[in-house]
Amino acid sequence: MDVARKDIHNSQIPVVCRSCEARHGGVCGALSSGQLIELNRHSVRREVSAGCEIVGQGEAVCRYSSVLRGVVKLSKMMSDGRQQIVGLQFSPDFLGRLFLHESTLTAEAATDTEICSFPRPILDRMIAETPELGHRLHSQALQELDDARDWMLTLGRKTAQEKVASFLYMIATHIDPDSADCATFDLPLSRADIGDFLGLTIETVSRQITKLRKLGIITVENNRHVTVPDLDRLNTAAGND
Amino acid sequence: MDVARKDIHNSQIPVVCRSCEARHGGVCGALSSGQLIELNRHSVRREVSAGCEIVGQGEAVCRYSSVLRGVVKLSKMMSDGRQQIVGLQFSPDFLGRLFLHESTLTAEAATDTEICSFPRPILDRMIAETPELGHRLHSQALQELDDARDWMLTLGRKTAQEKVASFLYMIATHIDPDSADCATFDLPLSRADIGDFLGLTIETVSRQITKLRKLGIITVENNRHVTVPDLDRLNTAAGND
DNA sequence: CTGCCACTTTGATTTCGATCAAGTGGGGGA
DNA sequence: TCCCCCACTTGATCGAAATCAAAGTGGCAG
Repeated sequence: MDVARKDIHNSQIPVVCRSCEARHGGVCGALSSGQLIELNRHSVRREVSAGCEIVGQGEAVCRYSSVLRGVVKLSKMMSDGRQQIVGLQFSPDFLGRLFLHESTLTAEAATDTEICSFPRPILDRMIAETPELGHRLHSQALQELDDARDWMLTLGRKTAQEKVASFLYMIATHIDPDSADCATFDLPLSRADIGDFLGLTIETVSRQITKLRKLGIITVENNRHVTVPDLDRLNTAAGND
Repeated sequence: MDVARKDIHNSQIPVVCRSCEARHGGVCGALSSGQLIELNRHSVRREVSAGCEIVGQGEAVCRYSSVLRGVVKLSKMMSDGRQQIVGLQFSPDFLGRLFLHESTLTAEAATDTEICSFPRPILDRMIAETPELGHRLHSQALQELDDARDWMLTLGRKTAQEKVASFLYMIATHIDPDSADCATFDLPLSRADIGDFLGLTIETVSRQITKLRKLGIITVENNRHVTVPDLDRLNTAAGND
């Protein structure tokens, strides 16, 4: 496919992108069809199974990605092994750190995921060419900043019970965004990961989930499948009135 | 001063801006002299004394600002009064939330401060016209996101001792950036504020400062003035090797 | 079916930081 | 000058979550 052909087909979009969930909310939604074709020529779609690292803390990053399916956890680790999950990325979030060549954190698939990755320089150039693209990434960064700061309130000031309820509420509203008052979903994180997200131990997480179950705020099947009959009640348990 | 005169004086910059500390690192550094003149025509420089609110959580924000002097604390509050400081802004940081009309947090002067504020629509327009300006704000947002995530590790996984040491180390490196291995500075925050930043009570903060003093890692005069003879040692106490 | 392994739950005890309660000291106003 | 107020420190006790320990679960390879 040479340049002439590409131009003729400008109004087309690559076949793999047509049904891609990331194309609307994600970065690709800000690209022209020509840019989409070019980016697609260099992009790699791949499955990453749960537990596999996507980029490591301190590593040089030469590719950006979009999350297409599944949940990616972003974490920081201290030298003695203490770990903190600092963010979760869902489809169609952008994965990468503009303006910096070293990753400041580890990105790891929390569930089986699918990502679409592309070389840094190509996207960097497109950002320079396309204000709408820079704007979208800027906007996502600010949203992530708001989320991080909300989470700081949870980490610093909430009780274990409120932390676990906050976590479940956050997952419920992200995984199952339609349902207004009740929700049902599979937890994307193990108890250990939930502990690392909330700054708690695995035992405390387990005990608090049991308490919320006994209070009738949630029901749990097979350890991972959670039903929330009343989201407002869960949100109250999370300390958010 | 009409448009013709402004253009003639393009190579000039407004008098008040000439010695302004925010003009180089801050947003104004990305503006042409014409833009600087225009922005200056609508901007207000003002003193805000310690403890005064600049914007409130949930408030509509019609002006952005630059911090010229002093320290501004960003905080979130729960309905029952529990509070968490989620960030500190130093000169020449930008203060405001692009793309959103409600402030998601409270900004309050921690020390006596000076800020330069200007109407939202004017800066929004300049951002659209000047890629370099958008780039700078994007870059600051990503830096704040990195800082917030570092702080999440501190909040979630460090002990009280490490938290207080981390706080002192952060302040030392921000206030007194030159000195490589030792530092001396006034704490910009009260014990209560430090507690709200670290997710601790005022008593615990006080006890940990006393311990660090007894270990010889810091010396304190008049409760506020701190000297750190060996920054590396403080950083080790903060859990960062 | 059996046994193993990873994950989770539950229970007993300890510990760190919160809470409750004085006490100190410096600066400003009457 | 005195005294009051406020920010901070220090001490005693309490309690929530960590730690230590053991006992389920459930999936899966053999």
